[in-house]
Amino acid sequence: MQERYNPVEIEPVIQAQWASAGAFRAVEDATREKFYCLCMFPYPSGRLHMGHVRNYTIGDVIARYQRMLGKNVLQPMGWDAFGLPAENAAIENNVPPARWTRSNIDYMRGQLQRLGFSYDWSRELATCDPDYYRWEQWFFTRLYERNLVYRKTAVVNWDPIDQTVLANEQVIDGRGWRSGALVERREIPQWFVRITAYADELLADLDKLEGWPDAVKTMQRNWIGRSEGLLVRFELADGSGNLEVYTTRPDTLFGVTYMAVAPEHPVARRAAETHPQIAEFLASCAQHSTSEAVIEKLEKRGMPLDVSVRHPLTGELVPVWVANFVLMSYGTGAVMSVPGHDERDHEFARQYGLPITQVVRPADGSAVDVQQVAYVEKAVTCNSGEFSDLPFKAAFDAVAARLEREGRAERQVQFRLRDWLVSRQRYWGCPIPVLYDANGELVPESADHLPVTLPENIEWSGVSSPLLKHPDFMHATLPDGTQGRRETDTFDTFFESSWYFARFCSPDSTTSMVDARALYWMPVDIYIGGIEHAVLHLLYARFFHKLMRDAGLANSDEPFTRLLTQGMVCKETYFREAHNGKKTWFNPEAVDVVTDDKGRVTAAKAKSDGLPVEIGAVEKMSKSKNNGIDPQTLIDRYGADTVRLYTMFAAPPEQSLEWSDSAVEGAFRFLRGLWRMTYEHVARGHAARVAAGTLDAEQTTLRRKIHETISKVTDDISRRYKFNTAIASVMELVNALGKAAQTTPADRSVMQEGLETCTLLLAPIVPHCTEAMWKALGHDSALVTAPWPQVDAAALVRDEVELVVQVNGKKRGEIRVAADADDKTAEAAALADPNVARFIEGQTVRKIVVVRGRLVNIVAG
RNA sequence: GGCGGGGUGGCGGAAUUGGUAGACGCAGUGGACUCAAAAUCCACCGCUGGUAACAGUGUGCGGGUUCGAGUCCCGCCCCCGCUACCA
Repeated sequence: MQERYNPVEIEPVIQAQWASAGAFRAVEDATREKFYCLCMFPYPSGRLHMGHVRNYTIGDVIARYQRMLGKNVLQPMGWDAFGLPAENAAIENNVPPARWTRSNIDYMRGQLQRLGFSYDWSRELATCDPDYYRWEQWFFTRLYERNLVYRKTAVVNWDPIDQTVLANEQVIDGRGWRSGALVERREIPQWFVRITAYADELLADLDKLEGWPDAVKTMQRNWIGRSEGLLVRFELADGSGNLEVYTTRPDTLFGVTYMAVAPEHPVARRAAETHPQIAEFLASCAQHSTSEAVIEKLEKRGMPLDVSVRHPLTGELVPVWVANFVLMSYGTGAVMSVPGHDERDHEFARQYGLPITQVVRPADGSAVDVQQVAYVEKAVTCNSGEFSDLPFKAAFDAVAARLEREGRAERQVQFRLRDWLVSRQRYWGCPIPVLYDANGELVPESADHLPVTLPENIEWSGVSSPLLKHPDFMHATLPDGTQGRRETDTFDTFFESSWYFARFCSPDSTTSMVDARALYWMPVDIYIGGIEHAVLHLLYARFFHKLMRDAGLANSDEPFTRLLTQGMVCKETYFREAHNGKKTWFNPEAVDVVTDDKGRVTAAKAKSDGLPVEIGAVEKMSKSKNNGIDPQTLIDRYGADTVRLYTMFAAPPEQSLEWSDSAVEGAFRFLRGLWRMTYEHVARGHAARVAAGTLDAEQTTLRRKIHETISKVTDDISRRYKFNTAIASVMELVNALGKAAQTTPADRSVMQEGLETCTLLLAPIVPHCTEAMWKALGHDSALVTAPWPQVDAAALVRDEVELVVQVNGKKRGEIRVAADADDKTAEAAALADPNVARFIEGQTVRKIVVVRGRLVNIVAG
């Protein structure tokens, strides 16, 4: 062991030892308890950022801890390798997406290895490899057979310059993010997966997920958005059929004063054929994007359609309007409007002078004025003929029963969740394995023609998908031998990330999507990643797992038993604001802060020119705020262990973490101190094991601290996932060890036990330096295979305990009593304390509360 | 608007079942060592008063329950995240 702690030198050596021993190779073994630990795999953007480091450190600590418990641990790593940034890089740097992606993967793999994560690299996969995506193509064709995928036209954001569909996030202020062109709403054919067929199960099974945070389960519940209502048919007055609406408030049916349909609704379209102003209105609605952020700010606008329907209960004629706030994609695309009891309908009615009537009143008889503001409570009906004076539920049931009897309505459960749109008009993705024959009829690719390989040597010209100009790809022979055209859409990248966790179990299988090994490893025991995936990725993955289960590829209902969502990594921001309001952001590394004599930050200056910069908020590290800290710089300076230690110490995993460079320095100082303490101990020569019954009082106290620390750290890591307090308690132990005398052999034996304990407890967090220390402490076998330390219950026993003495709830003294002292003894000792006596002097002691092992509270007055 | 999570020293955070508020770390202050600096070590470190012992006060604000409240209950303020014309 070297005297000096030199992580940059020792860490690669230890990593090489792990690699040559195959220490993290996961092999199926039915006789051992398995533990599948998984972190959300990264997009290979180029370099690891601090969020990755935090995510993967948390996962690695858990995996290494489980390994020390003796479990058979699988911790794999791979690459979510398809996606848009590769296409952008291709356009900007004229490098093919495949090459850009693979070189990023190579660099980032090196970074992960440098951080010492205990991955089974033999299972590495990248979703852009045909060996991977061929199986999702195969699965897609199976889903097609089972009628779980379909093609349908859908309204999308269309960029007329880039000739592509845009995701909602790519529409900024109604314009394409790259072209700047006004985005249009277009209806083009898209591929959907029928996730709504599983809506009930996806909702119900959330209750089984005891290991998931409530916040995530609630978000998914809201996203699935189950509601119970009534599908009602209003007869069109011209006799041309019915207008169907969905309502959750049949109790307000008598308050309907108009109907509203979406601009895309057939009734609106038909009216537009004969009314030019309506056609114009529909065209203007088509101009804005479908982005919710845009819709929100939109003024409610509409137009009468010169169409009426007959009210199913009163028989009165009700006018039909087209309105921009009605969504074609929810329910039937038409609503019955009850302005007295719905805020949107109220706003619209006031704007266009439509009548507002009250049909619900508060149960307590108080008055409301629905002309002024909509009364939306589910209360008691009124002005509703025979359905008046009924509470909500009774009114709902009575109206529903009547309309069902007359064949005008059915009860219906609606979901907010819509079918999953999986097609993208993009190049860098998995080709959708479908062909079209000479007549344009759809033919799924046959299984023996898979994979449909994405051509990787492509020329970029313009922005649209190069597949459209790739004759070899486009032209294909159909299974019946005729010539046809290949689908040029690719899958949404969420498609690949919805099943990679299963593929990790048998990544080399060439004959099936997953094999029997997946039945051994699945489900994932703990899944760690950002909360930003609470809905989309985690919902799609749950869905996909159920699809695989129903195809006989999984035998569990849910893929992730436990979910740990880690918080963001944040850093303060610095900027200068120009006269025109434009802000220039300064990286924290390029700024010096000025503090007063109490250490408070008072100002900041740019290193470049020494002039002041403004101090902004502490925000998530991002390119736009230029407040990112590159992990690689810190790894190069302090080593992987320090970066890992600080990341785990600065905050509990679920909270956001505020990056502090000086606190990183503190983490390094701690490791250096522990290293030095170990070096000095070892330099004094061999230390015997602790012999029971030979320790003096001080040694006994120190040894008790050792075992209390084992107990605390075990609980923190295994049950609470609170690594920060686990590290804090090891720091306390190290501080205590550092103060202990080293004169007798017994002193040295307690020190030996203490240092071994620190080494074992810190092994999952800082695996490199502890591995070296473990060897120095006299162990031949590797620390990665060492078992987790056991608490010696005998060492925890105390003869005496310290009690706090309170008078009327305020602390007035401390006493020591025998650990087994009864309440009377504790009371007597408390009353004997001089400071306590001072506070009860001249007063009557009314009551004494004794909490064993904690405190004595004397109530006096 | 809806849902979820928060508000504790100069800062990150701790207090796990209602029982010593501020563990651990960072920053800061004073001192030792040094020609000097760095590093290291020692001491102090919520606020007010006091040389100190100690006392008063203190966990966003106002009430309440309790022998005892950061923790439980009622009312309010503020911040963050997600979501949002979902009929």
